[in-house]
Amino acid sequence: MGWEEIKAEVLSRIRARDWAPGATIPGEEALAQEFGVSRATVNRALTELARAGVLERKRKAGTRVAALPVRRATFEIPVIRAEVQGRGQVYAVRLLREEISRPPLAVAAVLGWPILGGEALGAMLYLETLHLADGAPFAHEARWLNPGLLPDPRPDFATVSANEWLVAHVPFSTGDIAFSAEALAPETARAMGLAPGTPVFVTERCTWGEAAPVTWVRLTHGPGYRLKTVI
Amino acid sequence: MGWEEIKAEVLSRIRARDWAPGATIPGEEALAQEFGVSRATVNRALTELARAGVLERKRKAGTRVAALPVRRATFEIPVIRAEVQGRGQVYAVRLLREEISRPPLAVAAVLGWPILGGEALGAMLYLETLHLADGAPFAHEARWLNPGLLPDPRPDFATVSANEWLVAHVPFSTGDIAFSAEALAPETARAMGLAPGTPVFVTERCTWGEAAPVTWVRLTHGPGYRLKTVI
DNA sequence: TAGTGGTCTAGACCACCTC
DNA sequence: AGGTGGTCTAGACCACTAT
Repeated sequence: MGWEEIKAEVLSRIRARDWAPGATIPGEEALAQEFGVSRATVNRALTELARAGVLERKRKAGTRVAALPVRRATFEIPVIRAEVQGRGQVYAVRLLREEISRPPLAVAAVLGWPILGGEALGAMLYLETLHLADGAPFAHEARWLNPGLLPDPRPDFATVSANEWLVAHVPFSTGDIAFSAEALAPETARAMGLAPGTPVFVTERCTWGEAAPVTWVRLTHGPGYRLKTVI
Repeated sequence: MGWEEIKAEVLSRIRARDWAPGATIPGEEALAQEFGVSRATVNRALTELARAGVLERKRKAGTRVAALPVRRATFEIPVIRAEVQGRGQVYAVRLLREEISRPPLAVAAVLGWPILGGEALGAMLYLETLHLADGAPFAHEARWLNPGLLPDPRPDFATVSANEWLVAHVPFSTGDIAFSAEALAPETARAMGLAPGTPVFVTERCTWGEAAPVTWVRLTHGPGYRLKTVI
């Protein structure tokens, strides 16, 4: 019995309602004896199931089957170029705008950028980019970037997208991400060559490096875009 | 040094570009010696980072820093009642429609429901539900359900939402999920009391139990809905 | 305070893959 | 063919927390 078999067996018992939602299952020691493996192996299996939201574990209280199984799913956040090329399409970027200015208050606030008297205290780099797949607009990107992270002179974002420059040079930052459906704003509509008001899938991401804010980015995906994953 | 400290140290070296994207890092044995821990501890840390997409590991080839760091994020799929109550609102369900009929071909196909001559071979249970938060429409649910999984007589879905009955009685199924932005269809608009064409956030989910298909469900969320998570 | 899960060790064998 | 990560063991100590 490997840990994956044990995981499968535990899942099977839950599905068979041998162990009902909310019920406490036997301790690691007991299961190790029953399955004839070491406690570490049982622990590996149960830890995995707890991470998936199937079990809830607490010291001393034991392990119980989650009563309201809030399922967790994982999705990937690809670099846009890789996403387009993964569909077998030709990728291109077009830089629409690049300027240094003060970020809107909303952006400064979520990034933790200094604010004084209702206004952002310093300037950031604003980039507006259109990502193309086979020449057609694939996504529109509006980005505020901490200029302190950039080398001098700064990279040529007309040839390397900020997206890609960042993952290569400010890797593995933390952050949060939100998805929503919105009506396409007139300006973005013009840039994408679509009708204003078209329903679009929007991704907003906010990232921080080890100490400083890195970037705020808003991606507007073309119509028909679907974010898929496996549960 | 615990495995979390080692994980942090490895991440830190990657951020400092001691180990650049695409480069191979030292083997587990070497790191274990350097940090003065056992190989199992190093393994735990590196396995974790590989799962997060930061490292790529292959036997014999070694461990390398991901060149194009496709980040992974996890989100939760809550039971709607819990989601509404979590916002401090009062939850209610209204069953709009309940009937036994043949599912559309598209639904049968993705579920793996038997099809003969361009038509689904058996009937499923169709449920249409409106979820309310503080009396206002929160989400519209259209669901096809495998009737073979239900007890006889079947549960009263006017009082217990199918959503919740399923997680309690057909737990921990596998499946896939997709998100998109769409224009609100006229029928759904009427049910939700919204204008047709409004951009809405749509979730489509398809789930299977151990052997049989369980359910196909399409959730239309009200305007302003955001799906958030942490990277 | 006692019982449970969380982590660590030192060693071992194995599966896989690149060389 | 040999080196690497993947897994397992038997034992140990620790951290947390329910009682």
